[in-house]
Amino acid sequence: MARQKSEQVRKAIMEAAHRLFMEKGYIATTISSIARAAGTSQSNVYVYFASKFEIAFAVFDPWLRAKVAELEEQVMAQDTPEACLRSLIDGLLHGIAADRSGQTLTLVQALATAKPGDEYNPDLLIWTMSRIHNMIGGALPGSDPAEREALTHSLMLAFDGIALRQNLRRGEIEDSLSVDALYMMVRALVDRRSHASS
Amino acid sequence: MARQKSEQVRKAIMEAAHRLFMEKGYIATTISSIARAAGTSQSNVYVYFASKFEIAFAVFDPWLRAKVAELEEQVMAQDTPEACLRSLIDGLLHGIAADRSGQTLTLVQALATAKPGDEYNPDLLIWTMSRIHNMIGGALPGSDPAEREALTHSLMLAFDGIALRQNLRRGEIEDSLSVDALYMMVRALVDRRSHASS
DNA sequence: TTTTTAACCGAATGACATTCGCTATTGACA
DNA sequence: TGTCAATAGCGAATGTCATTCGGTTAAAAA
Repeated sequence: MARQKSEQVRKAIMEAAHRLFMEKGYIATTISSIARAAGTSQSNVYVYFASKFEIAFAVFDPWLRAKVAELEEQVMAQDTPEACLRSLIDGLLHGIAADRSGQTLTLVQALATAKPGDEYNPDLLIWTMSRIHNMIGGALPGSDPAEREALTHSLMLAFDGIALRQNLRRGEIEDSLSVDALYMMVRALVDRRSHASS
Repeated sequence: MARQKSEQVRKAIMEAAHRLFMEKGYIATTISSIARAAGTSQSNVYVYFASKFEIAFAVFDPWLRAKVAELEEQVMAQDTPEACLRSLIDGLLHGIAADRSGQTLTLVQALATAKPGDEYNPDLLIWTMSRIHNMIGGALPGSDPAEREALTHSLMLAFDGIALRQNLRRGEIEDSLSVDALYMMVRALVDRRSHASS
């Protein structure tokens, strides 16, 4: 019955936002600058997205899914369970949570400043956890499901921790130390299992 | 040579801020409301603190130190190494990182929205890590220093993760699962050590 | 064509943190 | 004990944002 939203404009807004968030972070990026970079007006941005928060989430979602898919390939390419685990932990924490392009940092800022109405779809979180659970299953076939669940939760916790530090404790703690420590503990847990069964 | 800042006013500002941050969080608390509750003017708040960020940090610092000191007593009161570790992990993660009064949440919000000039003194972080390191030493006398270091880092990482979730993933992930998983891994690491040495 | 809906725009609005210009107090010193 | 200089304290700006409003106009349906 009437004029339709242009896929081109939506894409331009998302691309402009993606670039600006990467360069300046979520907070320092203004709707005005996104609009300018996308070649439209400030108010028109609100025709496509309900809020700044929604833009951040729209940009982050496909980025994270692509990163996780990439990680999955990398993990599957390893031959030993140890190499799989190491690759999973490194890729998840160094590669994604601590990612240099600042996407994770942007999401942390967006979530930290979210207003009561700003809610996000938990699908992404659920999907990510199920992928990790799956990768752990692949790395440790025949392992106890409860143990896989525990490992998944520990990795998600570490993911959040590293993500937070990107922002808050810039350079104050060397992430590699924490990642190595976590890997050491995971190995201890896994080794214990194989000892017990042998 | 001139008028002095009143310790009473400083205290009133900090107490008002403490209460409001607890009730509404950092972002929803305005300087104006802090000033009103403290019985002074908005602009006078800036005579005592350089920024909103600085107020949050001034409130958080003594709160965290007290909490950690309390945790130390609790941990020391345990008899077995297992009980010490369990008490340390529970107290640190459930008691402090996920604390109900919202202090940690406030700090996360403050740090996430910090502007370039807003920097905080790393003393608090260093002090906290050294206390944890110490508690681990007490729980596992004779343990490898490198292992203690690794455990300290893992706990700090988990601390950050839980703190983030207070804000970002409200109720989406059950923290207890993550904490239990972490404890399980720590136990595996510790047990491995005692097996190897026996 | 005509009609009608919603994209699109420029100009508000409303919240805030932070700053400014001024007044009043008070601590040091004569 | 009086003088004065620094600064606590205050009310009123400023400037920056996200978000909304009112009007205009392109384009889908009729």
